[in-house]
Amino acid sequence: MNSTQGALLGLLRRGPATAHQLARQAAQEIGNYWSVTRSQVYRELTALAGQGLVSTSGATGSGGRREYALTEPGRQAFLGWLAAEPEPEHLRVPLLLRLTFIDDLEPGQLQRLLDSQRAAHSARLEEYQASLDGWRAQAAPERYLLPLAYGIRYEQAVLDWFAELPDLPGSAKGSDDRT
Amino acid sequence: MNSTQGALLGLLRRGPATAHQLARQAAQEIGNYWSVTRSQVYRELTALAGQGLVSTSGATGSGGRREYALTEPGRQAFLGWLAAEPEPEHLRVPLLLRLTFIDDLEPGQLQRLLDSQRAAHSARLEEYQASLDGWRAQAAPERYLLPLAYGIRYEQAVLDWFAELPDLPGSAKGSDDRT
DNA sequence: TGGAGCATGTAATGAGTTACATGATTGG
DNA sequence: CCAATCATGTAACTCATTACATGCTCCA
Repeated sequence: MNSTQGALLGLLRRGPATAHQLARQAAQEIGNYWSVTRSQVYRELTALAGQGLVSTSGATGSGGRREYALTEPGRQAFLGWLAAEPEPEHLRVPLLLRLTFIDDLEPGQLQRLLDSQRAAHSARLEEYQASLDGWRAQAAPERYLLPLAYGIRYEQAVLDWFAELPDLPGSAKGSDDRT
Repeated sequence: MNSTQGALLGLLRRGPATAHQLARQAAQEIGNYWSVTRSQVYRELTALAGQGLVSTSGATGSGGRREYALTEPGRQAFLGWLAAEPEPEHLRVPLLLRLTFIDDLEPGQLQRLLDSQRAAHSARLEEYQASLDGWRAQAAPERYLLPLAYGIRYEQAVLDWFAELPDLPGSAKGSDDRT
């Protein structure tokens, strides 16, 4: 069982749901560290149903929406997955890939690249921070905020990295290109 | 053109190479933030050759290895890709996915999970740090060390997150489970 | 010479994304 | 009632990983 399936089973512990609902929940609640598309949800639910880990009810025919529920074997499979050693984490950072070839970038291009990415990280940090404040305001237990705290640390670390960039060709300090 | 293709073109700027060599280089030099498997390299090189962005030489028949070289259109495509807006970065953190369901974890399981992941991050940080020191010792320009510095910040941030974990069921401070 | 290890390539499978088609709902 | 929007599902495609098959090299 893959982690996406595990996540779906986990979400189903709260009660039956349709594929669409699960996709939305996943996007909202775990989307920041585990992206799942709607199509994947359909596929994985079908697979899970084939293994008897979820049961399906509802009309298939016309616009009938199917509702899925966790079965007892599904519950056990979920707990097994949860306790299993997690696969290694997966990072892909296009910015760093570009910087690998930094000498092939024009100073202006490099500058734009860095600026846009910094802005993106900055925005995400604020968003996370607001979200955290919101949860704290309603006295959510700290153990539910761990992923959010992780994200905040990450974004802060990246912003620190930006702040400490060495002098690069085209940077504001060095030769800014007023021809 | 996707980023893996871009990366391959970038590597080919240093001179012709075989698929195998490119795969090894990629694993070593960009593997930490852009994973590429050997099979992918074959596929993407075939695609690039089909577009005329790389040229191929060498026997196809018996154990003949093919060598690929960057063409002039390939060089231009590479520069175009390099300056294009990078796609959003992609993170997948199985640990956080597990923690989403923290209430379903036994205290002992939670503890093991956290310990193993912390150890993994700690090891990676040391590895990166050693690598950075190595490069600094041979006076590598700082601009070539940016990805490494990024990785170090990331690992440090994660370790900080571990260090600041709230009291969790089963943690050493709280009720350690001597039945 | 034969087997250990590395190099080279393809095939098969799995995972992820995008595009398409259609049906329900609802507000003007 | 008609247009806009959201819901539902599938299909097609791209990307990623794993498994397989074979060949070369070198040295014991």
